[in-house]
Amino acid sequence: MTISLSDIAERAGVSVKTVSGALHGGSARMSNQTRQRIKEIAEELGYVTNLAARGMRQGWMPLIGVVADELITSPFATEIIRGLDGAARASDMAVFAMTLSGRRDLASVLEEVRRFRPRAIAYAAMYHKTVALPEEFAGAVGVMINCREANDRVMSLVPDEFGAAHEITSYLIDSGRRNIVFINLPGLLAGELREAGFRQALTEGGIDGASAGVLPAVRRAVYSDRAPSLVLSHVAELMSGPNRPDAILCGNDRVAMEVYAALRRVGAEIPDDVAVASFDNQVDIASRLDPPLTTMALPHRAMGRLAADILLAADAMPKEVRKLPFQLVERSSV
Amino acid sequence: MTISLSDIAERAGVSVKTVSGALHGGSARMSNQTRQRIKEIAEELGYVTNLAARGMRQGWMPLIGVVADELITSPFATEIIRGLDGAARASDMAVFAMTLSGRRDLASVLEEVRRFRPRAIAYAAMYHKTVALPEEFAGAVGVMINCREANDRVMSLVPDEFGAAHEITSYLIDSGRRNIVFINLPGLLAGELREAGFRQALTEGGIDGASAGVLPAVRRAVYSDRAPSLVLSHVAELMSGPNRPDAILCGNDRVAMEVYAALRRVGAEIPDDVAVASFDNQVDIASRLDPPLTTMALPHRAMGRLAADILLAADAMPKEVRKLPFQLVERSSV
DNA sequence: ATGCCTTGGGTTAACGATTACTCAGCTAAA
DNA sequence: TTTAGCTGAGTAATCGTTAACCCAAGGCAT
Repeated sequence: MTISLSDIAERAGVSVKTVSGALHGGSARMSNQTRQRIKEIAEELGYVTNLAARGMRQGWMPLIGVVADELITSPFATEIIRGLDGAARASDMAVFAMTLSGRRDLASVLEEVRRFRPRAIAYAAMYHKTVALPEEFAGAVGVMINCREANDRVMSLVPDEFGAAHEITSYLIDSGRRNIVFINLPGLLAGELREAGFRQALTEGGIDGASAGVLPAVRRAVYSDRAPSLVLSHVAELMSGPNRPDAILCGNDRVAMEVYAALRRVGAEIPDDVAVASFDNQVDIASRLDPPLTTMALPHRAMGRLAADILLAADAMPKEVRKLPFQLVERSSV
Repeated sequence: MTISLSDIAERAGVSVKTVSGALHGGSARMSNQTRQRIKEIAEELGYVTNLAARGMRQGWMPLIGVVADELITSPFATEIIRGLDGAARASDMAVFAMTLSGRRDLASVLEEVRRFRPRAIAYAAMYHKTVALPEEFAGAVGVMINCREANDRVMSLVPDEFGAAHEITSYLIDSGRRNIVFINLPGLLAGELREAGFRQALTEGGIDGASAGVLPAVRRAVYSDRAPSLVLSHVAELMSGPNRPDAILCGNDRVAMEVYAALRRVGAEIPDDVAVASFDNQVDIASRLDPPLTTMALPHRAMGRLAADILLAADAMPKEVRKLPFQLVERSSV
């Protein structure tokens, strides 16, 4: 048996509306004495608000629905959720995630989320990509996180890949490196944008872009953990060639992990012979490599936080694409 | 404007109850023709069930609430959630997680979850531990995941640490290793239980337990990523001593990662000189180390799945402690 | 003294889905 | 032929909360 407002009202000898006003309506007119007494009775009885009832009345539940495009396995996903959650909590909202996995298509997942009548819905991608939301769903989704809506029908929050690559490359140049190789993730939007940032930083640093290489980390078009890795052979070839690099920029920390192993095999020291830098700042990897890895941390948390702020802001939704900066985490691999 | 049953009823020229029966009540008496027509109209109008309304009527929402005891950062947490989610979905339930972080105490988080009127609530711990649930909450929580309720007032699902340590140790022995060192995580329940399993396997394998060592991975009593690591010095000492180990069992994959680095420094080959095995099977680490790491995978997914099954089973809740087996993942470090 | 504003609180009607109850019409058993 | 039983569907109550109104009493300025 759960306690309802009417139980409290009966006990306090007032009407239900008075109880409702005392407990939830911040500015409802009533004496402080009455309010206090009602609060005490509620506490005593162990009253817990019934959000289903309130939600029915208001037409929405205090929820932000998140449709995630793939399995929520990566620590990045949880960072996005945590960012959302922190900001949502300030408005007394909860975050509620659903995954778009396997055979479940967008339409059905979106419906599943909408059944709960969330106040707003975000779409989150596990890696930075372009997503074409079917016309009929564009209106339901308030903000895209870590992805860009193909037709710019929805506000999008994405990491500033170009800026991050530019920054880390400039950092390598500033540390005295001149012969930098970028082992990039092929087939990804992030990779494309980073490559442009990488090249521009080289140009600005007075380094001939043509002498610097960009190599794919894996064989398959779209990066996957299961695709056969090319890292070992790339590194072996580079280090035995006439033009040994003095820095390797990696597509992510996992690639860096392989680069470490490959450099070790050829007897190269990090960072003395070759500096290594990367993207991601994946907790369990970057700080534990030997030496610890200098890497650009993705703004997952910030994207989540900003998404919640945007969704809960009363004003009309903007539709722009907002690029959020990475953060350089300096360790000792450079 | 959202569509309700009455909108459909009006369009179809029937009563609301008929629509309700047609769409949701599987066995409600009505002609297939009527049912079909109503379904078509619902589809056409884009009807989405209002779970807040249904929830109010039924007294509960189709939700399993999860109270997680720490930040949901680790991939393990997501595995538990995925296990829960998969099993819950079969009953048309959704999973809804809340984190017990920082200043938020159990009482307030539990209340926050209960406001949504979930059908059942689980308590999940990030690492295997004993949790004393205050008397007044023991009734609200249906099952403990990855932790054991101190007074056995709640059904608990935990990994079989003893069994796992026993299995991996026996596996090392079977592979011909005789001088095995266990670099364990100090101050943890899991560590204690594993140590017992380790010792028993040694005894059963005819190895004098006293000759085998158990060393702490870090200096602090309770394991933390930020505690100063002792791994490097342990390994250096072991490998330069008179009684070099031929196998090192690690408290987790991150410790194994450090052991790899330490063994590399002293020039020892894995697995030829020293076999390395571990616990966790952390995706990004275990398979990417060089050589790939043989490790015992924790049954997170299985615990989540079983938890959902238990919570949704109609029968009275059992109160036992159920130990779930790890899975040995053979790679090439042994 | 009279009308107006403020204070404190009650009444009542939703919100959307479910369900117990009712009823008409038809079939089939007695 | 009667009646019990079944089918198909309607009526209305209910869940807990909130919000739009309403009302009464007292204070205060005119």
